[in-house]
Amino acid sequence: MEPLLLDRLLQIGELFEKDMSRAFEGTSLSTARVHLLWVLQDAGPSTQQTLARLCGVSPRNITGLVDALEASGHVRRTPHPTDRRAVLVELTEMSTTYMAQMRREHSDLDTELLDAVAPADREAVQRGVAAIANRLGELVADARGGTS
Amino acid sequence: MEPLLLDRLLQIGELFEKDMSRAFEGTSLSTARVHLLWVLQDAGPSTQQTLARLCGVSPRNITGLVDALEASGHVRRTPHPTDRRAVLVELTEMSTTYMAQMRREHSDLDTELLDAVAPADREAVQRGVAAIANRLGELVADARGGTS
DNA sequence: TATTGTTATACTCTATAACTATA
DNA sequence: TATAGTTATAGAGTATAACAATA
Repeated sequence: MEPLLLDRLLQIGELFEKDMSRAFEGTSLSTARVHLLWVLQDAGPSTQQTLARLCGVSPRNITGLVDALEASGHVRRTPHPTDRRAVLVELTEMSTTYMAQMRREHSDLDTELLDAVAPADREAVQRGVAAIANRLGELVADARGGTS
Repeated sequence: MEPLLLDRLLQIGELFEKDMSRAFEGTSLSTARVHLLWVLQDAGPSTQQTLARLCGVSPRNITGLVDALEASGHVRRTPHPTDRRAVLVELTEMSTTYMAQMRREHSDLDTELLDAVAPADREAVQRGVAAIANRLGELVADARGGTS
């Protein structure tokens, strides 16, 4: 019996996690920390409150992640120019380079995965996966809305 | 600019995680614990060593998960019939019922997601996603093999 | 001597609540 | 009074290493 589409998608999620954990082991990085770097690369220098919102975690958690990333030289805390309560977190030069490399690898992986799909199926897969992501997003939002 | 296929797949993984966390909040369950229940449902009564292998975590970790699931009445430890060092972990009746229900919901979700895909694209999506899962599995295995 | 499970210890990610400094 | 960030505390998931009982 064939595995369900859902099982394939769950399997893909697990493989991504495994791949990332493996890639970061032996370094000071982790998926949570790299996620923060990724957000910083998109958003530019940000307050920790902003990062908490963008990452979907508590402000306290951001303190810990930034502490670790600052200790390893990946980010820098600088004073906020107008609000003396706040700090701006920004990527260091090292991290900027590192994240550019990561974006390249990300793009390469996308190409590699698309290459695994039969050429005649590629457009359908892109449409279909986008449709699945949207539907799933609606379901999760509905469940959340219905509960609260 | 359109999101990459890879980004859609990562997004789907995050949505699954969010959905499961939400489903289990307020209960004694978690994704790690339910994963163990799922494995037990497939494998039947098993030693903790076996569960550690099947879940891909350390034996010590299984001790903790089984402790929690035993306390909440989801699993039972019984003596191994021939090896007095080992225990067999098995689902309770409550858990068996619960997991059957979960399997039904799993199947319903599969149907729902497939329904989100245009009928003409469905076969291509099933083939394509399977191909992507396989390719990704190879890549992760290669990386692991190349490292060790 | 090898294996099963547990105790001991530690680290990361996560959360809430109380507190300090500022707005 | 409200906001930004930190300290304090807690819990889950994960790991390795040392140890007991048994094979």
